[in-house]
Amino acid sequence: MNQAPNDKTPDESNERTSKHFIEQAIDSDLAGGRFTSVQTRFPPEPNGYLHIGHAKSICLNFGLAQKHSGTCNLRFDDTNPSKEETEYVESIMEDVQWLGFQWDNLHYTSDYFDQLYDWAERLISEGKAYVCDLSPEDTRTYRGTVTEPGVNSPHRDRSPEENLDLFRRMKTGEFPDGSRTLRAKIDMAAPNLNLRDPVMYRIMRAHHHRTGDKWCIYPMYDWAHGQSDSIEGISFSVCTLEFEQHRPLYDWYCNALQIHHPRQIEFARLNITYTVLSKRKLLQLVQENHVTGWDDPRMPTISGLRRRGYTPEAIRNFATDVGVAKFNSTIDAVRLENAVREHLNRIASRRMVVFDPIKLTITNWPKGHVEMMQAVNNPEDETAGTREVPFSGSLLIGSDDFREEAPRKFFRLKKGGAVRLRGGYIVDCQDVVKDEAGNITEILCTYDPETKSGQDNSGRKVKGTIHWVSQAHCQEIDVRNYDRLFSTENPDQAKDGKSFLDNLNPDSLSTVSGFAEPAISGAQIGDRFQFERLGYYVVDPDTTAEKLIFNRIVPLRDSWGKMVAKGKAN
RNA sequence: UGCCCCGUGGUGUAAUGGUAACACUACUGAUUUUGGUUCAGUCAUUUUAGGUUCGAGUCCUAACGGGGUAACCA
Repeated sequence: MNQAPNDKTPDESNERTSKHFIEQAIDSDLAGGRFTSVQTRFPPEPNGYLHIGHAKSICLNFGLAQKHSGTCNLRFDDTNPSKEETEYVESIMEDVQWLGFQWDNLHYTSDYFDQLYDWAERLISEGKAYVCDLSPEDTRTYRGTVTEPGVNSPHRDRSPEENLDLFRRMKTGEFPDGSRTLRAKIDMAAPNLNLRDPVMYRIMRAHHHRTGDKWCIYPMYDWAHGQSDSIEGISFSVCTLEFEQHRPLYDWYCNALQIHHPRQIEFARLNITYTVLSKRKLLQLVQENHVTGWDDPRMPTISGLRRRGYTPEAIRNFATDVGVAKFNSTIDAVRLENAVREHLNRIASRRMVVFDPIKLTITNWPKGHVEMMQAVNNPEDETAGTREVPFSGSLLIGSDDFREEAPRKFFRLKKGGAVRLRGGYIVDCQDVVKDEAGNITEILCTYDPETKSGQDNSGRKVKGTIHWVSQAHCQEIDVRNYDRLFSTENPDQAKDGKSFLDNLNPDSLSTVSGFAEPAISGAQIGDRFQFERLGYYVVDPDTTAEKLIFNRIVPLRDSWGKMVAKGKAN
């Protein structure tokens, strides 16, 4: 398993000490000699964009191979040309690499169509498969129900010779779409419906994104997947829980063919509160324009998270953090947010940006004087260095940070109070200026020259520190504040007559102007910052030479906001 | 309704017959030139009932609860 050159390997410190059930199964198979090495694969169908749930599977499969010095392939499970497109193939490759993984081999199930066909003829010759003329509806009826056994197809006992002839003619296009199938001859009375003579091939004239019009018969998932695993020498075929009852069929095909027999192991797929992780629903959100596209920063897709500003490392940490088990669980959305906060706190450079500004004038500041302050880029990382921030007599602060009258627990600026301007001086508020309507238009302060940041020997202590920008030096930016796409914990849980779309959060996006310190200029698309005391933000690709556009990745934890919300801020 | 899988704090994940642990959340408190970060503390008789055993979260049986499954989708 190789590493993509553009990214680091998953953080070793994040590794769990105990082994989950798949690692335990691998250990025992290795010890017992069933396998001698670990080969895995990530097998997406190219019919949609990858999402955070796939990220869990990617981290699992590549991680398992990595841990055991094995290999992990990327294989596109492209057996249904009616749904699959090259656009999806490309996005999937990009997303896997962006997450920090590089596959050992790139394969397509369609590469194995010839081999699959040959194997099918072999099963026919051995009397283990037959051509069935039942219509799709009749096939369903004959299968029986969950409580009653099925009925044998009237074509079940055709001779191998006749089946071979029919199957070859299916291949050459002699029969119309849907008129015949090739089925495995197993047991129409099996309690597991997957074993009631499952369809192996259907006739379908559709243009395939790779094989073009070469084929008019296409293999079904069960017939293609395990055989592809086998061809690639996969040892552990890891998949999600809904394939559990397919395992007997997976095993049946490998046994019937007497080929290399991988072990299929199922785990629970990822669910997260306040989001949907179904390809169908994500597609619907895109097609019906509830979002701007697959990479809308509110989408749980890899491309959406990337544009939102999430880092590959944060996603990987999240994926290992949630664990692997067979229990159907739902992870709190806050854990994903915590993962990105944790990483960005370590790596994001700090900047000061003011929203909803109010003017603060320092009355005792020398007129026209500008002083360059040295501000620390990242208190968590000394190597991040410092930057210069201009301080002047005309500043802007957030109106949230000022109150004419305020409760005791309000640590910010109030009339008659003092506050530290981060990286600058302590200021005392003397007065406010109001317009005719009584709105505060300007805050009048004096600064204390003895309290310069970094060289304050005054001994003065103030409870609060707020951020600011110099009015004459700041730069206006656009900021897109994203919130959760859905307003309910489980969007799928909709009242009768309603759908998950009714649970969309109408306030998931709001755009505001911000006033940033000059050091923000030159920020490149994809650069991430912490706007001090507010949150983490990333430069969006919509940015132009004239204006920087930022996406809010995630806000900082806000214990003051929490107190206010609970009415404890007195 | 048949079959299969799964039930451990608010949410997840451990404990592999021998003291229920860790993370996140929540709540306390400390530190702090970000109400961020960091640090400390508090929060469970393992769904229920039987059984096996010196001893059961773990093994057996049943009930209850949750999920999957009846496509010529994957």
